[in-house]
Amino acid sequence: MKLSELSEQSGVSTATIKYYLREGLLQPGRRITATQAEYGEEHLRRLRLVRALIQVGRVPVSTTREVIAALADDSLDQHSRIGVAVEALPHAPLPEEDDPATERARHEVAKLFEQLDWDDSRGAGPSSPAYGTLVTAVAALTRLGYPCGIEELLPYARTAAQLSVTELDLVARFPDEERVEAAVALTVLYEPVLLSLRRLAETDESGRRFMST
Amino acid sequence: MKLSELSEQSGVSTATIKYYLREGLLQPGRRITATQAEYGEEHLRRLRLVRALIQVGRVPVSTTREVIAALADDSLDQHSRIGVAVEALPHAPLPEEDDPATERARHEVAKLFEQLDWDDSRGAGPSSPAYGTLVTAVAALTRLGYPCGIEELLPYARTAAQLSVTELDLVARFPDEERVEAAVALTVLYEPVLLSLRRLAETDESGRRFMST
DNA sequence: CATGTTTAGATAGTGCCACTCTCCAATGAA
DNA sequence: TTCATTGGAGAGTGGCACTATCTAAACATG
Repeated sequence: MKLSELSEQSGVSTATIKYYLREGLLQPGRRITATQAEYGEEHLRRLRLVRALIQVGRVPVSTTREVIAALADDSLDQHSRIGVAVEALPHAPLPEEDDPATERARHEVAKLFEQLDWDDSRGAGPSSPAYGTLVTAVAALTRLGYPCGIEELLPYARTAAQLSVTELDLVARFPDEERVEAAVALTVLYEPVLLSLRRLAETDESGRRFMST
Repeated sequence: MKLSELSEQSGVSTATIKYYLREGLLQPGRRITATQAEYGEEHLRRLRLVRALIQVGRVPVSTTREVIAALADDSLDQHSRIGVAVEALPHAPLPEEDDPATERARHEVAKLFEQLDWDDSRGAGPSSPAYGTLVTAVAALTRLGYPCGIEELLPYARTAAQLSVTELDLVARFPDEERVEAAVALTVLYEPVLLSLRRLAETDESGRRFMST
């Protein structure tokens, strides 16, 4: 496959593919001559993954490079590669320190994690960037006077735990060498699925309750 | 409160507050003299909401303006104001047409909605931007060969429906005039909560299954 | 084989966005 | 009186994801 054919197959412009090559998101093709290179199915697949992460998952290009690198890092075991890939994903800004709302948020989140038995031993603890995002969001809600103590958070956490079991069952169906990519793709691409279903469910429920007809 | 005091109270720089004023995200303060204006608690509250939407919820400035406008639009009923506000929120690009993966995705999503009894009559149908986001994400997963037919989507949809009931119970606790803001704030700010809990749950579950120690 | 088109790769430029800087005249504080 | 501060307006900045232009080599066609 020539670059222009790769472009046709994927629907991504040649200019953008060249950009991804430059940024290291795609391995260079096998050079045939000084002005031609050969790309294969694995390039097409990688390109589709990259596109999906960037456009659907809103993952920044530089982050995508890190995620892609973690996929192939043989020095890590499966769990660590998944961890590295997922930790690289975008997160909200870190919580503002020296702020009473942040203090309260930290406290509630800590209680939550104790109850769930989540901690850094498996990577799901305060050292994870997702933990910071959670504290930031809870602090923002607190500051605005909306309830989000442990009673409100627990149902969300239990829901998240359920989803994660379902998703990892799905990941486990794949052979070893495809698992890390599957974990990343499902983590990132099920996010918009979950969020849009939630918004649609809320719209429906809000209609049932508050629609005036 | 002077602008500089509003800045101190909120932790937002005066330059940024001025920018938000110019962009219509904040009402101008009451002019005291030619060079001074007085801001009140409601400005502080609004500023905190705007900041949370932009920084924590990643809502673009122009969208935030629309959302803010919908909050105060007396010509709409509660459900419609919530609808306008939520529809303005950011979404993935619309699905690529003339594409087999998109076709399949549309079909699966249509079946799902039939089974859930969701449609445009309450706003949760194909005309909603969230519907397009869902189709785009399902198409991307399909293209990569990951399963996301109705069996996979249904549990997510049921989960989303449960969450929406919980959230609207929470919204219903607020008095009428605060409900639309509550709905918007909870919709947007619980998103990072849900996503970070999901990522943490996945990390934990992945550790339980794949960690090599 | 002559000639016009296409190719891969490098460099520079574009458009958007969320601020941020600089300037100003009017003002308040010492 | 003197001088730092204020609110407002406009231009400028930095980051990001492309996108357009250029060039030398090489393929395609008559």
